[in-house]
Amino acid sequence: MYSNDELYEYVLDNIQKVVFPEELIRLKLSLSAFELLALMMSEKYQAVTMGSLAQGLSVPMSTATGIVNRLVKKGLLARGRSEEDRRVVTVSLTETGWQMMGDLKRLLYAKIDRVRDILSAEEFQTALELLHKLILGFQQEGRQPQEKVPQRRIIEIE
Amino acid sequence: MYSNDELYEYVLDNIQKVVFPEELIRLKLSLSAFELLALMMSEKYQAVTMGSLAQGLSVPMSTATGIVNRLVKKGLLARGRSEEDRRVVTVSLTETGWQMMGDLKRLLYAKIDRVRDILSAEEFQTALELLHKLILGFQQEGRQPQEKVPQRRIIEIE
DNA sequence: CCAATATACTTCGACAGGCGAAATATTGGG
DNA sequence: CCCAATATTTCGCCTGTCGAAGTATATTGG
Repeated sequence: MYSNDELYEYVLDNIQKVVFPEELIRLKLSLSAFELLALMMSEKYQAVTMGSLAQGLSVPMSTATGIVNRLVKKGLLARGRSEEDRRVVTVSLTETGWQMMGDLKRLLYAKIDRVRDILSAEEFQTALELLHKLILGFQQEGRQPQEKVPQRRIIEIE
Repeated sequence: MYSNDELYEYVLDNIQKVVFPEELIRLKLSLSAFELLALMMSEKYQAVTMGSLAQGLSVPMSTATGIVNRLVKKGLLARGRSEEDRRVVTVSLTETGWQMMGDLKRLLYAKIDRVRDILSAEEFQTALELLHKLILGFQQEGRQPQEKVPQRRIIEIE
């Protein structure tokens, strides 16, 4: 049985070993976390509107515009107009965008396979079940105070 | 047994539920991730030199200076000079700094207690063991290519 | 013992990214 | 047709990061 203090120390000492590798993946592709998420959403939903993209990333539209601009400049995303409503802009992966997502997924899956190597099949299964239980638990908790909270809290400084 | 594709989908769909709350903690205290880590290091090692702080955060010294400047302005850290070597600057928590770290830890520990509530004692124990096994496994892996890599890779863009 | 070099840190200037407010374009209702 | 509503971009400000040059102190070789 471990105390919270011990857990805190443990995580503090080891967090870099877990988090830093992801950082490296991002840097190798020279993509920010937001850009990565935008690509992932674009892959999942084919044609995403700027609005849902902004909502998915929990950023204001002006920020989403910047993110997409950079990805367009990098040749990974393409803008298009909706036929039904010509105000809405949709973004979708370009050919190179699809390739990059393929590369990225290969990297991620290699990572997952590393986990499969380290843990036994039963341990892997157990880890997933615990993770799932945690996600469900936290999801439950988040329901209550979600009523009228806008997409992001504003905190004033000084 | 889940495929990597299924796992990818699952994480993509649920990542916000896990990551976002931490974001909120940071925003409530109006501290950046780096600032938070700097405070944590200062608490753990009492008097930290700018050099080791920069190394610990994996940022160049000029960035570390900025981080510490902000924390000093916020009244959480204080600068001092080493007696043995008057070039080195040490930072340490102020009284309010200690208080803030206390508050922060209370928040984190409440989070951990939430986890303890969601999982049974045995499940909690199992989760820790699996986490530990993973960290050890990845640590092993990281040994080989670490030889001459400087603290940060430089990637050129375009 | 002291000039040259090394070390620890800060300052400066450039640049990227995030965001609110204003601007632009399109829709839909009266 | 006109006007409010909606979707998005543009603009300007601000924060944060970082390399290079600058400052202060330590160390070392002659």
